[in-house]
Amino acid sequence: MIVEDGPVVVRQRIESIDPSAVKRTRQEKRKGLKPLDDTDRGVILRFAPNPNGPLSLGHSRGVVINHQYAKMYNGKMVLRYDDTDTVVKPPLVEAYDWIAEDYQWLTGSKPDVVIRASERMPQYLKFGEEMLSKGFGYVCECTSDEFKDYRISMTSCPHRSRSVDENLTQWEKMVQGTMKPGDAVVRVLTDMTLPNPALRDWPAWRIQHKPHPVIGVRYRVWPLLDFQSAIEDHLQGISHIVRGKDLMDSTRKQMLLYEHFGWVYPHTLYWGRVSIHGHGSFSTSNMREGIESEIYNGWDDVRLPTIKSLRRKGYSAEAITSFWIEMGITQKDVAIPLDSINAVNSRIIDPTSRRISLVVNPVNIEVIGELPGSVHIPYHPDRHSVGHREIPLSSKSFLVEESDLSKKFRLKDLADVEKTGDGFAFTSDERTDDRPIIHWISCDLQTTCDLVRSEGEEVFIEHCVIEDADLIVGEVVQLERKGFVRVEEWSEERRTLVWLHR
RNA sequence: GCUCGUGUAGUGUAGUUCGGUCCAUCAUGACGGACUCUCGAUCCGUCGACCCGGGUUCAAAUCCCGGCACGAGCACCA
Repeated sequence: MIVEDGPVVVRQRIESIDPSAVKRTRQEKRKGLKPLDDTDRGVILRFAPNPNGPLSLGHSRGVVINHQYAKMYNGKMVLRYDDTDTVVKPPLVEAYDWIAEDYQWLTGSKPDVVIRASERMPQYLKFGEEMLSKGFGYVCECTSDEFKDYRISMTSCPHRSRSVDENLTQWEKMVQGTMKPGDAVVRVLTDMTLPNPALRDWPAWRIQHKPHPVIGVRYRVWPLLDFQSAIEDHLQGISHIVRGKDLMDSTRKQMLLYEHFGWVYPHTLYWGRVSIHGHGSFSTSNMREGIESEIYNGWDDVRLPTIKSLRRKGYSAEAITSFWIEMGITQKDVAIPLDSINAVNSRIIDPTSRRISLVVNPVNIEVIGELPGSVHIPYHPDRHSVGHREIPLSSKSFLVEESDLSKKFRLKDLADVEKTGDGFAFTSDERTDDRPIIHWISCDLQTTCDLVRSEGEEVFIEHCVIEDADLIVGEVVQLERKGFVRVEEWSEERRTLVWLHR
C-alpha cells in the first residue's frame, strides 16, 4: 500500500490516473445569493413586518433578500403586515403606507400580494376552532407564571385534559369577550416532555380587549405570531421562508402545528443579527418612544437607521440592495461598519453626482489682476455629460474656506493666487506649481443654505455659503473636497442640504 | 438550568454538503505608490484569517470527539 507515502506522492499518483482530479484552479467567490432548494414547484416568498413603525435598515435585508430570490426564480412576493398585537407593539396606522412605499423604493416594484393579518381574522378563527375541535389545542386558564412551572417541570396543567366540548365552550367565551385579558389562552397540544422547553404546549391565541388601531374592537381574541404566521404561510402557499435565526424555535413550533393539520412546512433559511458598528441598537419601539418624547425629530431623523432617514440622506436603493445581496444570508451575528455601506453607495452615486462648491466658514477675498468675465466649469471631472456651468467673475471677489487661506494657493479650475501685502493677486491662470488647490465661490453667484448633519447623538445645522446653482430637490451632489449631500429644499425661501457621507 | 445556533484577515464574505482543485476567494479597510486642477474617482502594490485541543487519514477550514467563546429562544411581542 502507499501508507508511508506523503500527500505529494499520492497526488502524483492520482494525477497519473486522472489529471483533472487534482487540477489547480484559482478559487472564486460565489456571486449573488446561494441557490434555493426545491424550486421546481414554484417559489413564493414573503416579507412580514409588524407595522408598528416604518422600515429600518435591518428590515430592508428582509425586503431585499426575499425580493431577490423571488426575482431569481420568477416567483412571487407576499407583503404581509403582522398586526395582531394591539397591546405590546401596537400597529401605527400610517406605517402600512410607509412600509409599502419603502418596499417599492427598495425593490422598484410592488409586492404580488399584500395582506393584513388583522383583515384575515375570519380565516384564523376558523383554524383556531378547528384546532380545538380536532383536539390538538386546548384552552388553558393558568397564569403565565403557573404555566411556566408546568413547562419547567415537564408536567401537564389541569386544563390540558379538557374535553373538546369544554374547550369549545371556553373558546366561545374568549371569542365573545366574557373572559378578560389574561384569563385564558389557547395552547397547541404538543408534548410537555419535549427537550426544548420553548416547544411545550406553546400559546396560539390570547385575549386582547384593547381596540386595534385599524379595525377597532371587532375581535376579543387574537392569534399570536407563531399561529397566525403558520396559518397564513400555508394559505398563501409560501414555499420558502427566510427569517432571523431568533425565530428558529418559531419554525419548530410551527412545524408541530403543521403536523397536526397535515400540512408541509416551507423550506426555511435563517440569517443572524446585524448591527451597525459603533451604533447602539434601535428597536422600532425605542425609536417610537424617542420620537414621542421629541428626542428625535421624526422617523426620518438623520440619526435613526430607518429607510426614511437613509432616503432623506441620499442613499441609493441600489446600494442597499447590493450591500445585502453581497452579504448573503449567513447565520453569523455581524457588526457592519457604516463605511462599508457608504463605499457601495459612493461607487453608485459618484459617476452622476454634480460637483458643487460650498463653504462653511467663508472669508471674502478680493483679488486683483487679469481675469475673464466668467469661467466655464464642468459639473463632473470625468463625465462631461453631467453638464457644466458658467460662473461670472466680474466682482473679482471670492468666498473661500477660512482655514484654506495661505500665502499661495490655487482657486480650483481658475487661477493661481498669491498674497500681496494686505491683498491677493492673480499670478497665472495656468497651474504653475503644486500649491494647494482650494474650492471657492464667486461673489457674483452665491447664496446661503443650511447643511444638516449628525454626529453621534447630536444634530447640527450649519449655515453655509454655496454657489448658486440650479439644484434640484432630491438630487445628490458632491460638495467639492467635502463629500456627498442630498438637496432637501431648494427655493427662494429655504435651501437645505442633508449630509450623506464622504 | 434546558434547547438551539454561530465561530475563516480590522470588518464583511467565498469555500465546509461529497477531505486532495486551498501555502484559502472577493470586497471593504489600513499602508505605500501612480494618475488627477477636489480631501472625489481611477489604477498598481503591500498587509492580514481557518476559535482551541485531540483523533481518523497518505492528506483536514472541510469528517469525528472534547473544550472554549459569543448569540438567540424558553412572552398572554413580532
